[in-house]
Amino acid sequence: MTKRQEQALKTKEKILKEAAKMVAENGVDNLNVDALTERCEVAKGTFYTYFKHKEDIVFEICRDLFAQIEERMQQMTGKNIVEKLSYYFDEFMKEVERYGVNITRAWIRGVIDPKNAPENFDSKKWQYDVEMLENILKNAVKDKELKKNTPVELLTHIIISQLYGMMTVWCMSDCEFEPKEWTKKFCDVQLKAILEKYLV
Amino acid sequence: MTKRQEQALKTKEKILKEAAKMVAENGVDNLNVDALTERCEVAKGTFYTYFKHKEDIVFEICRDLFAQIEERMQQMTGKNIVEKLSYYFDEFMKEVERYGVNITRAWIRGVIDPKNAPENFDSKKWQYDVEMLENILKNAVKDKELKKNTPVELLTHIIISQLYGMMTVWCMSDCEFEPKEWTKKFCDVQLKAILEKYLV
Amino acid sequence: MTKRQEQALKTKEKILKEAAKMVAENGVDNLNVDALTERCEVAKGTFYTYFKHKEDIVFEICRDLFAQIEERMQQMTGKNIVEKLSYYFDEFMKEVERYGVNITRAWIRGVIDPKNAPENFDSKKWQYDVEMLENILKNAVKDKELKKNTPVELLTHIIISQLYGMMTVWCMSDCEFEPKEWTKKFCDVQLKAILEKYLV
Amino acid sequence: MTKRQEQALKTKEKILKEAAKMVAENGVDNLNVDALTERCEVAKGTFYTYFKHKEDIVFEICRDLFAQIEERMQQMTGKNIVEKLSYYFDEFMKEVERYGVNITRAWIRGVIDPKNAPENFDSKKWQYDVEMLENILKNAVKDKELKKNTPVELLTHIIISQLYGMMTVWCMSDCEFEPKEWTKKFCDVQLKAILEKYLV
DNA sequence: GATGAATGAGGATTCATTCAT
DNA sequence: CATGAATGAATCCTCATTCAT
Repeated sequence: MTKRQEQALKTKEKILKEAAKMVAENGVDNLNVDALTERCEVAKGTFYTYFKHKEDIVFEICRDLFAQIEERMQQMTGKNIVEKLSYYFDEFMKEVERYGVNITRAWIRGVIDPKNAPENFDSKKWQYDVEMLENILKNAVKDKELKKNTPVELLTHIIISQLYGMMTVWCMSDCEFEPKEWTKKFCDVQLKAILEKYLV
Repeated sequence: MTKRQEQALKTKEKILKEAAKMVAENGVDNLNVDALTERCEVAKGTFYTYFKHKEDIVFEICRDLFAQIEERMQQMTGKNIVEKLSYYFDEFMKEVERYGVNITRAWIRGVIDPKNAPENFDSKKWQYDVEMLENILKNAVKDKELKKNTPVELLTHIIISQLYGMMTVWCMSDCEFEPKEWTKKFCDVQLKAILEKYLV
Repeated sequence: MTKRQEQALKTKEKILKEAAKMVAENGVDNLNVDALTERCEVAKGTFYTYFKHKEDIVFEICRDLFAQIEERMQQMTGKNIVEKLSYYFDEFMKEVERYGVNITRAWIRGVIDPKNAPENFDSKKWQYDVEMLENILKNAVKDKELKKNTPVELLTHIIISQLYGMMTVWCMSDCEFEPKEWTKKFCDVQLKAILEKYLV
Repeated sequence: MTKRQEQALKTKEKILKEAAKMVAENGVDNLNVDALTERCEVAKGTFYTYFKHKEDIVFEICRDLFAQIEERMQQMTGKNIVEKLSYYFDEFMKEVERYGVNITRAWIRGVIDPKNAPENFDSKKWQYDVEMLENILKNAVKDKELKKNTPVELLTHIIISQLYGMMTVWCMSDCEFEPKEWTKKFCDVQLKAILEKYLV
């Protein structure tokens, strides 16, 4: 990577980071290119060297956010499936909390409406999470932690809707409760109940 | 009611109905006063005779939707708590499905962000549902269906987040699954598991 | 017409007139909505109550210009065909000169590229003139001024291309010559030559 | 010529050729440096190594087009003036047709507005053609084909406006007629009529 | 000569909302 | 109550051009 390319990457990251900050502060509806570029101390046009549409940056912010979750999931070896899922929930909500309600709101809004997705966001966004979870469960079946007849798809959707339900309610309640605490309760009470009959 | 008042009521309902139709067709983002009033064959100003802010109408649409659920809940006497909640879920999702994804999307978006609420929408919107559920559970305690030590608030939130999770995921997946079918599975599997230990 | 409608019409005409003036002064490329509305002392948005796109106003300006020519043509009774056409040319160029090169440039530019036409400009613009000329010639045939076998379409196109050629060259030369003087020469020399063999 | 210079020439020609293609395909309005350089697989900056302003390339394209006409005119020896002019018209329109409407539109647009000319395009563009025609006529006078009192300038302008009129109408009609066929009719009917009285 | 990141002037357009009639 | 002309804040986005590497 040449120095110029490095500089360019830095610029993009600066914009991305500042945008995330702004969304976190005031919500997506108040993110505007003018203010953003001004805060980044770059020209307005610079934004468009990196993002084709304003929308795109919101997606990248959210994708960044959830990409980090994915990364952490790699380090889940040596845990059983319930622990893994609990860990998944926990990390998910930790990250969500770290980024704040406004970004979570943006994420939900984006994810709710597939038609809003920018062109380069090829797959349906929600499948992003679905696939990850599905893989965790599939591997558990392969590793003989879960019975062969486990309805993987069904469970995936049940769990996903719990996860998104918590996020949605968290936003609705304007952070009235502690996500992590809730997650724990959810996992303790429900996860077991759901998985119990499929455990080997 | 004078004739004038009658006419006025008719006008308001026409606007409300047409707005609901438009949101259902194209989503909230594409609802605008110009097109709405044109379709209603009234002047643009007329809209503002009935709604102080454009936002208000979206809320009324959604409120209408969920008001109907509340109505039906009155007829739940003679059922036990699990049946009641199952019935609640079922009716809820039926109504949701009837109105369509776009209105559900509007609802989630509205509900997610308390700051978007119009002034005259005094309470936090999400408490709307919370309260109803809480009442169902409280009554169950009062009626000695549930133990006295039942953590009503906790259960309410768990159930609510399930409900919203399903709605959210339904929107995310662009109606890829049948809400009512899912509801049934949720109720059968989870609701029982959650409530079991509190049943008298 | 109510007073409000009258006022509205006045506003539109004011915008139209001022726009024509601005185009005349600085050319189409320098017509911008901001400056226009400021000069009209109306809000920027007012422009868009009357014109859906900026382009549209240019067309209206040009259409207005040539509509006036059409009007005058009504008063050509009692002249023979050569006189009529000479009169047509003459009036055409007079009007063109009156409006100035810049508007003529706008007209040619607009007319040259059918794809640029705004939606509400239904027919191909150039047919506007073609039809008028065609009618003049057809009537001359009907009135037995011209022979029955006169190739009306052919002549129409020859004459039209002369007319537009003069306009084009006038713009090219940046008004180096007198349109009316040229018109006269064209008519005297060519028109007769062209029509001669078809005269009854 | 060093290898570097050779390479440079190749690059310039590639840009020029691709630009011509792009104008022909989508019109001048859709020619932009970004897309052009991308198609040429060179950096955006490279464009500016060869062209000071974007406009310049359009002029070069058009100049190229008409330069070829000039070349062919050299081979007109041994023809009389009417034949020469007919040949000129014919070749002109052939070339025009070969390049297509969009480039012709670009040419007219460019030529119509002298203020648009790039700085290094010193003379008024339309004089380009004027001079060539004028020379043909002057030579005819010198060669005693035309009378001494022939109003060369006048005739030049008449002929030029015919030529441009045909081009303009061709663009207006979106290629509805065959340029060459028309040219023939024009020449047969009008050219003779115009020149007749000046022939020796 | 070639590169491509950065620039920033420039302009169009939308639409909720008001208010005089 | 109904009207609809007028408002103007709010922003996005394009793209020719420069210049340090």
